[in-house]
Amino acid sequence: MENPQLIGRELVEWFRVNQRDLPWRRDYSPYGVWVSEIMLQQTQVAAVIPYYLRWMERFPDVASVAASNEEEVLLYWEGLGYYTRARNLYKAARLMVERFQGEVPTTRQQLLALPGVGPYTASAILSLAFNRDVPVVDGNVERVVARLLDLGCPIKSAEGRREVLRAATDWLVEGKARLYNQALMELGALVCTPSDPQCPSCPVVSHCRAFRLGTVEDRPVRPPRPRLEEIQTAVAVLWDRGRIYIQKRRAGGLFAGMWEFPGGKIEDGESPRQALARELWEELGVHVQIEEKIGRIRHAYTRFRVTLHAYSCRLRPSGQQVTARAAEQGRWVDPRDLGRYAFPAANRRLIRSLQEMPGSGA
DNA sequence: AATACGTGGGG
DNA sequence: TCCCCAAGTAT
Repeated sequence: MENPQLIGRELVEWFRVNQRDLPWRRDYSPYGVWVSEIMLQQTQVAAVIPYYLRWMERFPDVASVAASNEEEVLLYWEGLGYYTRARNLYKAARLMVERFQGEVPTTRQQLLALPGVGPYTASAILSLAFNRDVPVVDGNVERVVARLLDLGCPIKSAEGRREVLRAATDWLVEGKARLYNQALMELGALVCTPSDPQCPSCPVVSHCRAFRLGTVEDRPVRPPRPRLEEIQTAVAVLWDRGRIYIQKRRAGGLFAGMWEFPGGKIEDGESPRQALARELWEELGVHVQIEEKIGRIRHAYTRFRVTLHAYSCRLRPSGQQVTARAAEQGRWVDPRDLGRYAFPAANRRLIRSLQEMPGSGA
């Protein structure tokens, strides 16, 4: 490129006109930028918007997060996924209150020391909140650069990373990192999309090597995805005296700290009911009466595709002691209070179907 | 370096 | 239904 900043300037001009009106683009407060960037990790804008609005209403500043607790923070995050982000947000908020008077810190080193803040998010905060001249590299930037330069190497290889960072740095318009970085990402989100890219409306198509060569759909070069492991599980909506038993998952691993219905994996050769009886004996130390099947829910997690077989169960005899052997704690709750606990999405779907069932008591 | 970590939307 | 994937981080 004769003038590397030419691309940057064209992107910035395009962004000024074509940017979406998003809630975190109102004032670029460091707190708002931080929260939105954490929510946007591996998550699409459309999914984030309602969560961001609800979050900012309940937690208007760092101090309000720090004064809350992990349980409530998880509840506000329920349904967004990657729940470590929420637990880290809470930890980082406490850290900011302790060390930075409740302000978002302003140096890369300080930012990287916050749990949940890595290279991308640190750069995003520095540029969007403080307009510091640093480039960002996210999935959008990778894709846009890989196409503009027609990068044939794997995008995650050392060479791929180096080339993307070099281009993003070269094109950066000094003093306009806030606009420039968002322009690159916005272009990736709206025009230079993974599938069906809108090349005719691209402001920099004249610079695009992949467009010229007809390789747009082949860029960037990514490794194939591993297939999801298929599993069957059985879960119990266990009733006693008008209450339902739920348990809180232990720290570490999938859905740490979230609540769920008891149950577990159906092993080879087991029927769902057999598996459920076994799991409840192992997890709760009780025998229960398994009644009717109340739901069959399919759901994909990070590496599993789960079919959840749900059964209404009754503690028999009523009132006997249940011990949470596999969970951090167990609790009998009024079904009307189920909205006060953070559940994984598949469990929440089951709860919703429960509440639509007439005479279910829920 | 490779793997774990969620979810909902679109084709 | 199935497959793809989206503003990454931690270990």
